[in-house]
Amino acid sequence: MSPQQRSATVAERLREKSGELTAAERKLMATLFANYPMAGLVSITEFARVAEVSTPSVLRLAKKLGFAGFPSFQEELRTELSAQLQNPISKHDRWAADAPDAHILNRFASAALENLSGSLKLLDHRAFDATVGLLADRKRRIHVAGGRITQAIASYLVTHLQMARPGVSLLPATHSFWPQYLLDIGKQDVLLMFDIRRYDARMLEFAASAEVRGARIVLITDQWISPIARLAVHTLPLRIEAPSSWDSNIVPLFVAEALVAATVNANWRETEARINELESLSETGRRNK
Amino acid sequence: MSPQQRSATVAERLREKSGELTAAERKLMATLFANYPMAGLVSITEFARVAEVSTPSVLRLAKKLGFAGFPSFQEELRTELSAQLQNPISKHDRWAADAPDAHILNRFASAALENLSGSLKLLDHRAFDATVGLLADRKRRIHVAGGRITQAIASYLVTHLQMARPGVSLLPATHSFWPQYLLDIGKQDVLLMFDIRRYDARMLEFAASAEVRGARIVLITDQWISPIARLAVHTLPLRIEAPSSWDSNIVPLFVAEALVAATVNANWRETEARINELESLSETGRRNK
DNA sequence: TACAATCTGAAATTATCGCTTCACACACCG
DNA sequence: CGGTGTGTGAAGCGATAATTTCAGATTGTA
Repeated sequence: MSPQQRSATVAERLREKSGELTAAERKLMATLFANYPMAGLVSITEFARVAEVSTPSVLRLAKKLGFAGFPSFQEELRTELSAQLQNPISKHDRWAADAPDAHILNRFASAALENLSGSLKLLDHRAFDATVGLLADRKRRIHVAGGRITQAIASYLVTHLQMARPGVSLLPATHSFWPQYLLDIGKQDVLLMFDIRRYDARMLEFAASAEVRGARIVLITDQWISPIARLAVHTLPLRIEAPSSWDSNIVPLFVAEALVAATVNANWRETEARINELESLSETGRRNK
Repeated sequence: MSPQQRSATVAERLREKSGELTAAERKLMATLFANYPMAGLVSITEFARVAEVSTPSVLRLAKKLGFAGFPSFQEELRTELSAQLQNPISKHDRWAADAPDAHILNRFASAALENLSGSLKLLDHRAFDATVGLLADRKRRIHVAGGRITQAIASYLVTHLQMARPGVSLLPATHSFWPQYLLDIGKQDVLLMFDIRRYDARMLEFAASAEVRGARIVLITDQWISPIARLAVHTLPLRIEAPSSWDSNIVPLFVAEALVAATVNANWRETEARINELESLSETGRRNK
């Protein structure tokens, strides 16, 4: 297909102008993309109501995109949809529109999908639930550890868990601090470790020391399973393959987020109070929103 | 509710009644089926004109099919189309074995999929490619910045980009270091920023300062689009909703990984050498441990 | 802090749509 | 040939949608 400048889709025009959109216009863009293009195929009044802006704002957006008015804008949406309905929709609609199937975004998306569904089949949801039970237990302190690559995921988990409950800390990246950190690990504490391929020998050593001190170890690892599993009370094996030089940590992040959400749910009363308190503390220095 | 409670599609109702349709109504039916259902999603006037009948005939047909009026008829067409356009993805085949559908893991998986496919529709793959072009350009230094939550994702990206190329650094989390960090940002440098909702005012300030110094800003944000978009040469909007108290950063991580993989591909020769060198250095380090 | 520029939505205005009415057309009968 | 029933669209009447106007709100700037 030849690159026709004039027949740019509404979606393309929107993306092109996305930098110069006002707040109300961005709301409209978000609303439209949330259900593209059906959301724009209602009356201007309805569209404005759904996006929670005024009708003039809709009109201004349509004009900014180069249309004579709202009807022209809608006509273009209808034409696009018509054209799209002619050819078999199937997967093109699903992934990045226009981009070739071989585009890295689509290849990565396929891999992520495979990893996610593969991991969910691989892991035992009872182990997950039991882990949540440990994380939600406020009598236990929580220590999170990650390797060179997974450190970022561990840090992300800690940031969120700290919002949900007290007594959460992250093992520093610097190995030389580990011995002194070990002193703070006591009986009944939980040590949640991320250890994926290229298993770090020092992580294993650390796990062994923590286990001796009575810590409960939970391991998040890959499908080949880190040797730390021998020491762990629960092991969550995941799939991490990616069309890249390195593994994908999307699923580990997924599990981290799910653990946080489940932990919050398990102990909503106390957590809610904590979150609200955090909110009010944050808003002290902030204005609106 | 309304008498037309049965869930028959407009097409089905039409075929059912096809025996008792008048001449004008058959013309309308033919017109609608010629481009179903788009032909019916225009104004009653236009629909009548295309079918070469009068507007009252359209109305009579709508009522004959059991609708209160033309708007109800059209609403039904829209609903059908919406349902048809829904991603076939939503019908995911049993995720975690045994676990109930309502289990947090499955709910999170659904949300992740929605976010992923939604983001890919929202994303402009040319903006992605252009960003890769910037990241792969070794004449430019790369600076990566993240907010309170996205800092971990930014850090993950930096860890990987540093393996792929020189001149990559992470903006420290501590705000007080930012002014001096700014000194290192020069013309042609790339500033890749993660800014998702609860947009950080200081991030915007920092972006503005960097832009003044001539940096090219690439923004990874959510579907509501951070105000930094005004300063950015490329903006990658993503969907981040999750069944949790906080947003999901799975898709931002996905994009980070895809950016790394694409950057590596874009410059394979040099990158390969660098990775090999890194490998040998790590081996040495391990033996000396 | 004041001023200018920009953004936003309430209200007023205009255009268009959806619907009703009704006269006419065309059958099929007695 | 009228009479009767059904189908059709022109014309017009609200009702709603689309657009314009304008004043207040917000934001950036000196």
